Amino acid sequence: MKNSLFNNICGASVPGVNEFKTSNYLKKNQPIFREGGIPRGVFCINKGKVKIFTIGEEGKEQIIHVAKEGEIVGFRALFSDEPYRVSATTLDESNLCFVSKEFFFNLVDTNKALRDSIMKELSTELADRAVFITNMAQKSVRERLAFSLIFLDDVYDGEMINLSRDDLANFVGTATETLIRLLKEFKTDALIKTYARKIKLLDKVTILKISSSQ
Amino acid sequence: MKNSLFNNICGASVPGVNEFKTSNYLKKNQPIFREGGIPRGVFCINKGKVKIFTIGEEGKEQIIHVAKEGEIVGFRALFSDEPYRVSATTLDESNLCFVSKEFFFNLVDTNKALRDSIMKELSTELADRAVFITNMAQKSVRERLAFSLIFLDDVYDGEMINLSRDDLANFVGTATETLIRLLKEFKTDALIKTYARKIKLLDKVTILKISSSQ
DNA sequence: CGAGCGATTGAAAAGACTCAACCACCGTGG
DNA sequence: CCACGGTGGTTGAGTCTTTTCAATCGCTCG
Repeated sequence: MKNSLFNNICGASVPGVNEFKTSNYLKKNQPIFREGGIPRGVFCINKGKVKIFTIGEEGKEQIIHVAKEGEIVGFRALFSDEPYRVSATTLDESNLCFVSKEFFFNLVDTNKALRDSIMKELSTELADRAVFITNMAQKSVRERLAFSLIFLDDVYDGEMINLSRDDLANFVGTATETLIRLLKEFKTDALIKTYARKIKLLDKVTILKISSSQ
Repeated sequence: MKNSLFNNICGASVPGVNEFKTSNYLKKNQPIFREGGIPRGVFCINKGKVKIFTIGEEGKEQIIHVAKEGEIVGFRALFSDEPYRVSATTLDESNLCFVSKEFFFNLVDTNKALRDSIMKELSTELADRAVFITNMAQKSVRERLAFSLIFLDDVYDGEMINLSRDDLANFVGTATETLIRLLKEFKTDALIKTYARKIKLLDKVTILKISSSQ
């Protein structure tokens, strides 16, 4: 886990953390927090993947991010001192630990390095989201799918991408049917191979090319 | 100027700020910073509007935000310690002041209240962008236009919205022609009235309704 | 073994985009 | 003073992508 944020908050070396953190096992598709809920602390992902999403006006999910082992989720809402504006749900069996707001803020106030990491993290994500917005606005669904596959391949690291078609469509920002049709095209073009819902990338170079407009 | 960030950085009460800040007058459509450039400080907007945008693969601008008097721009890149990943350009004649990186960081390190405001600001914007992404992914252009008009009406406060059609299209995330056609529809529906490029909202209630699907 | 959900396919309709042309305004220079 | 060129705004028509709705398939789980 190279993520310094994680180590600075949940790592064994953080003084006192063991008395304060609680460990939770969660099954697949369990909510971690919900839009509108009151934040009481942060969650560190020890194992499993977590989707971060908003619910659009029509009730459709838009997945903003897929977080993996070593990431911290839910700290943004603590700073803005408002109810959650996004929701988080496990995608697999997961193991999270919870660190209370009080303990977290105490860390932040006393540890400049942690503060700097957090500022950096927030700023970087802000720029990432600017790119995300641009992709949504300007790229075709086909291009966005390619982009998403590259992103998810990284999140799933060695393993195959393992999301429901609905979740994948909600990440790409399209209808499930459209997603399936495009996956089929990618399959016939030998860019990917599917094993039930799992997806393996065969030709990352071409996929990357597609993701950057043609 | 109610924005505490601005007052804590550029306000007359900040000790030493007058020796460090430099004031700049900028004409319409002048670049403030550019994607890829190296950040050397932050800019406080005293007067005028500023667009923050990225350039997509095809060279098309996507406007992410329109900042107004009292806002600070360009501080995110300082924290992430990377080149700018967005660009900023004036939309009107503007008056900005520049505060150097060194002075800014000194303020941040010594002023907890400022730090808290910045964290809050970053976190809030992050959530705003999640909503922006969702809007892009799920709303029709018509709905996004309505949403954008409401947003811009607030930015332009008492005045009428005053953007080129291209800029407006790049904010909504559509082609200029589509934007113009929809504006026309809004005009025939008596939702807005235009005076050359300026736009006045006549029926905010209905526009708001359109912006939230339907 | 049947229910039910997720995945897939088909066909039609709608929304947006592209391209091309045209208009209107404005400042410039002959 | 007026023709000229340029830029930004507007309109039209055709095309293509994407969505929607409906139906079917196939598998898993009780």
